[in-house]
Amino acid sequence: MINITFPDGATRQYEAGVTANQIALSISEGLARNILAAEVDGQVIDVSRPILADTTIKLLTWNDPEGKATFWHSSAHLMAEALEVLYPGTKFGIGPAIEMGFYYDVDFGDRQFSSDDFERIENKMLELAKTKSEYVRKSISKAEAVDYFTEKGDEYKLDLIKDLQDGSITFYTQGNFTDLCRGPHIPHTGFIKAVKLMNVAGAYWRGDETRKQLTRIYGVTFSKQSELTDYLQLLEEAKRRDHRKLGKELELFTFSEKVGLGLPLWLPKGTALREKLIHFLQRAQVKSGYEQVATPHIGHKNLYITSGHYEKYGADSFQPIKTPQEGEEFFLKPMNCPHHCEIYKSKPRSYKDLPVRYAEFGTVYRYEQSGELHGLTRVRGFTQDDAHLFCRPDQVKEEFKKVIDLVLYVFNALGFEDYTAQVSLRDPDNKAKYIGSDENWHLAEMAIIEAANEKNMSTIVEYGEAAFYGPKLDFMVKDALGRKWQLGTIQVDYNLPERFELDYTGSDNMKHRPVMIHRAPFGSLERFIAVLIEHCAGQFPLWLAPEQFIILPISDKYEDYAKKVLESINNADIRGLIDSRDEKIGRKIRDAEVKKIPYMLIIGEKEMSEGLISVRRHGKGDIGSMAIGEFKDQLIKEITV
RNA sequence: GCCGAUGUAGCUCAGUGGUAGAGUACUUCCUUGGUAAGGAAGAGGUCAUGGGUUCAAGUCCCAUCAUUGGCUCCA
Repeated sequence: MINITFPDGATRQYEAGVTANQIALSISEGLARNILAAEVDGQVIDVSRPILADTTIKLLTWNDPEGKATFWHSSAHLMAEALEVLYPGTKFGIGPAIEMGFYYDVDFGDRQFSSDDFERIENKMLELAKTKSEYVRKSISKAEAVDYFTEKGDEYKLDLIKDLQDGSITFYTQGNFTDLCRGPHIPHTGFIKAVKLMNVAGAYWRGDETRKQLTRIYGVTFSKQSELTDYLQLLEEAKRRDHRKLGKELELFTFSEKVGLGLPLWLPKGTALREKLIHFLQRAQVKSGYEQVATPHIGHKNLYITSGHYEKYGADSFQPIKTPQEGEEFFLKPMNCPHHCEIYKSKPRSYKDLPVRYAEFGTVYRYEQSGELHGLTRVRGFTQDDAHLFCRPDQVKEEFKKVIDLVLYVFNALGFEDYTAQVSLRDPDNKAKYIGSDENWHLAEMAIIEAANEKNMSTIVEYGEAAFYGPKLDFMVKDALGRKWQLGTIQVDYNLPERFELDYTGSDNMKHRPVMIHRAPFGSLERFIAVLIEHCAGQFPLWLAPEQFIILPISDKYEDYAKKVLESINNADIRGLIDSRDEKIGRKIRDAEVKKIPYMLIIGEKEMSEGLISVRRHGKGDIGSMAIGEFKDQLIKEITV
């Protein structure tokens, strides 16, 4: 008998060789029907694998991420089987599960393939799923594996086998399809009840652009048709919220081929939104002891040679601008920190002066590859809400905490309530690739971890994810649809102070090197606004709405009263307008609703004679009539919340 | 940069090798109205660009450009 321990700490006894499936059955029939895989001692295995010794077990179902991954990985095999039936001679690369579904990289040879073929494949997959073919695992020697795929003529699988150790190789077979695979898999194909192939894309074999490009087919599967329907609805909703679509509809920004790729043009309403965000953050920063600085859009080549950016990212910058006489080279600035370092150097610094905090909404330009550009989230010119903090090593933790406060304040104010923070540390096994002393790294890493802990943040720690110049803390927010976005970042930097030979005079009257902290709560305004648009579906909180209210007169007879109302409400923080068009009130309301203007003020005979306004809230409808002053107080209250 | 898809009116999109279309927005006129689209008329086009096939190309072929889904990269 062996002891099996469950996640809740309970222990049960089973005969050695028991399978996860049998264990599930011993708990309940329902569980046995739904179990997809099992995690045994931290390793995910097939439910049919015998368990020989005492161990901990977690039975995985659709509700576990690992269960989903197993389900989708098995679905990739099912798709491969369907492809082999429909397109004989197809060669297979890799077919993993991904965050939402799976893909398989395949080589169709000379065959043309497009999304028109999806339906055939989906139908074939469902047909094969109905056979409830078991996924059968088989250990196999390297020689046998090589023979199998040599005969099949699949050079990709042979390439994969080359790197595998003899003795560790397994095949999985379902129906007539056998694949090299380490597993695990779901019990049989019958679990797969709903299939949707999503898109097709090119992908280099092993991500290497010198190798052959394969066809990558993305798909997603579910065990219930209704789950697929829900998922497709979510995608529809995401499409509806797409910032590129809303940006056009709400007249926030546009792009022009003539101006250039990836260079957003901010329209008046989008600019209003930008300005409000900038002022909001500036106010918060002034409170936190930041000073605003301003630097030019270009910098001398030598600046970037000093900073090291030229060597590392010169090719990803726009090519240099030359002065006509001297032929000196300038780069459009790809970041603000070198400029800020020079500001730090503009005068001698004492330890008493630190920390120094320089903030700038600096517009930077980076040459992103054309295929990379995407709406506002990937552009070639964008504005960072950048700041650089120069502090003593003993101040790093305290400064870090203050920055965390600022970032969280910003997220909360903008309605991003669900966030996680990733602490990115050095790869402990490869310290050589990082710059800076062990002592400083240790200090900085501990400072970040302690700062995050003291702020009670839920953090994930990733080793080897640090920048070469220092550890960092990245903030990921979840938007209203549950999608994750990386926004703010805080980074500790030992490299630039070194390269720019920054120093300060300590209490010991000796020169010391300051530590630099880079931070950007928004990341970039462009990207942040894109995420914000999608998060709130274009319905901005009142204080950010480009147009906060609109007055809708019943007819032109009330135009004068409308103007009076507008004048008495408008001030520095609240701006509205009048819809004076010769349209009926229903039409004016509809148009204002479509434009997502938060408040509509309807005025006609009744309101004018009583000196009131009828108020309508976007998405809610009529909320009754009130005095102008009362409405104004309500707006101010809503804005300051 | 590479692979796939797409490109028709300001916007959203129909269009079968044979005279360029709709809805909406826009302009003018009528209408003066009560909580999500009042009526009429008008104007608006190098069918992305350049080649080719054809008696004839928005439609078929090739190239280029842009958009888009991916790949690669991301200070």
